[in-house]
Amino acid sequence: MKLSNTSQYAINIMVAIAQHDEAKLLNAKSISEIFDIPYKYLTRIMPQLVEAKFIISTRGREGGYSLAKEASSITIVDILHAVKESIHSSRCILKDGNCDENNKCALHDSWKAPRHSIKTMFNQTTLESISKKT
Amino acid sequence: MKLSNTSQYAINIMVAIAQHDEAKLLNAKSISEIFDIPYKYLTRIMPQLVEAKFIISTRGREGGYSLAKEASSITIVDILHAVKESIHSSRCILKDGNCDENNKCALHDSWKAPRHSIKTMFNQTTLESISKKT
DNA sequence: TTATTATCCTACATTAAAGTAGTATTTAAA
DNA sequence: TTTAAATACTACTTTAATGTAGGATAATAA
Repeated sequence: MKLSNTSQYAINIMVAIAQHDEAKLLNAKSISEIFDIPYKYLTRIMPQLVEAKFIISTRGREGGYSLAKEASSITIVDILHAVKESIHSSRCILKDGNCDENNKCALHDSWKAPRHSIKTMFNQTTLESISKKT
Repeated sequence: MKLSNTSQYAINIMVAIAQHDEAKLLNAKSISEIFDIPYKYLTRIMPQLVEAKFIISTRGREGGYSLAKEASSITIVDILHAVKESIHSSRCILKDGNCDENNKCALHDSWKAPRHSIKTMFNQTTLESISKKT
């Protein structure tokens, strides 16, 4: 019951960029050091976030990353999709997907409430809300 | 966001044994066929459920498995522990465990409600409740 | 005794996620 | 125009979970 390392990295990366001084770019090396994410692994996650249009990359000297749009317009589920985490929000916790009202898995009914809670949180939580510094 | 195959197998196995006619034993081969669980893999999960004292194994001809105690006294979380699924129910969804009120991960507050919902379900759902045939 | 069934042990194979490495490409400062 | 800083691309390695295989041992009904 956890998110993949990649998904966890992606969320932390987005938060770091959102919190970073807008006037400057945040580069991969810094992000790698802040969260102790292997640098080479990080540089394979970054293009996925660029591709998803959450961030803009600037190459070359003084380059780095900045948000491509308002933090309030990016949700957790958006980030998870960008790194292809399979949320299975509509699926059940047992079996692999072929579980419906007519053919219920053992936990079908029990899982409804937790699933809804998770889904709601991922859908409604924005990058802005988790990036606010206290 | 899913349970390991092993955990899913374990839950299904327990349900099958709970639903089975008490007068007869249910053997490993049958369980393997019902759920399409690889037989050799299954025979490595069964001793864990015996060890946890959820089921009793009977060797020899006509042997098999039966419940060792009331289905109402076995919860989902018990089963997950028996197969060593790490629930992390007290832990957060980001980072690995070292997240507390003083040192919050980005999703610390957001994850509280879903975590509670999951934990409650796992703790309160009994084998009896998910084994009832309609 | 024989057949059946579980248990136990060891070793190996497969798969997907995670991590590592080298190099190419881009860009702007110097 | 050179060079350093940075991202992007491709291939390989490692790791843990899962699955496969074979056989040895124990228990029990018939």
